[in-house]
Amino acid sequence: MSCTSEYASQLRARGFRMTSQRLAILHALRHAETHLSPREVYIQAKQELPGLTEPTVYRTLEFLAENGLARTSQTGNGHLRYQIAGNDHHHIVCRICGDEMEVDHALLERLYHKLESDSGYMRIDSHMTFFGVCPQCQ
Amino acid sequence: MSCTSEYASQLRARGFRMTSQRLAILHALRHAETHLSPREVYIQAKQELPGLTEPTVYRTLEFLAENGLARTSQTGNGHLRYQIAGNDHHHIVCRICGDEMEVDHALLERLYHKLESDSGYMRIDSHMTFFGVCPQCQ
DNA sequence: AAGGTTATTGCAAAAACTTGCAATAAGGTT
DNA sequence: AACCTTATTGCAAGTTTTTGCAATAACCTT
Ligand SMILES: [Mn+2]
Ligand SMILES: [Mn+2]
Ligand SMILES: [Zn+2]
Ligand SMILES: [Zn+2]
Repeated sequence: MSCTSEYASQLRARGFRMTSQRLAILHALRHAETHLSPREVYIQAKQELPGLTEPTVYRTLEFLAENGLARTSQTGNGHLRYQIAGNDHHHIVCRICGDEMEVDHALLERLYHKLESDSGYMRIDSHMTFFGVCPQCQ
Repeated sequence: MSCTSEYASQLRARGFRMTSQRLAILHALRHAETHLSPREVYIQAKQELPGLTEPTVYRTLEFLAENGLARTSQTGNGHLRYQIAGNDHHHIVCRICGDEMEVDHALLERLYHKLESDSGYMRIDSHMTFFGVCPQCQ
């Protein structure tokens, strides 16, 4: 839709191609305001592109994450979920009831700088999920 | 081995039971100095207890993590790995070469306090994995 | 607009992980 | 030491995720 050609040229510049599958999956991610599981992405995107298969969804999501168009997040049980890339943020999730809350990146800014200078690692991924116990469940 | 009875009573106190399967799996985790995948745990523990099955390994690892005897960590592709519970620490992993480095919890102490007071969440899990680009790969 | 290169997909099969349920055995009670 | 309760396991079957490879189609070049 909107940023379609933006995405396309971004990929082409790196020697990749824009495909109907990638577009359909990007649409699904853009329309969701939350994180989606690969299965949910598949269901959504298949409506736009009926021939779409699940292996392609898995591979595409991984590809989009590697290339900065999507971000991954971890659920408690270790399953990946995906979200369109946008402003930096993090999550804190209740390990009892699953309640989720967004955490602004500003809160981690200082830590990230310290991490970078201490470890020498750079470009640390800014989409973390912390697990704790929410106020209700305490 | 060493802390066997310690583990046993810890579980019994909560209405759970110590079993040969749980012991074999705890041994496997104790002897490993790194994180293990469920498959690796299965291979190791099966040597000590040949009848062990994979579903039991998955269920047991989840059980041990829930009860504080083991900790989980996420690999880049979202798969869970397990480690015996011990001193608090974190990891930073290179998303290019996979190189890994331990991060002391002291570095995150301040953040954790801020997170707790800002969000109201408590008992935030202290075993995070950050992804970045290591000095070599930059 | 046609042709060529090769990144990407679909298909089929494999591997990893999960679940339901009957059989087993831990560990408390008599 | 025998008995009971029920947490835990193994088995078999399901579901999810990954992989190899031949067919397809994006897009660069002519
Ligand atoms: Mn997010
Ligand atoms: Mn660790
Ligand atoms: Zn909660
Ligand atoms: Zn590296």
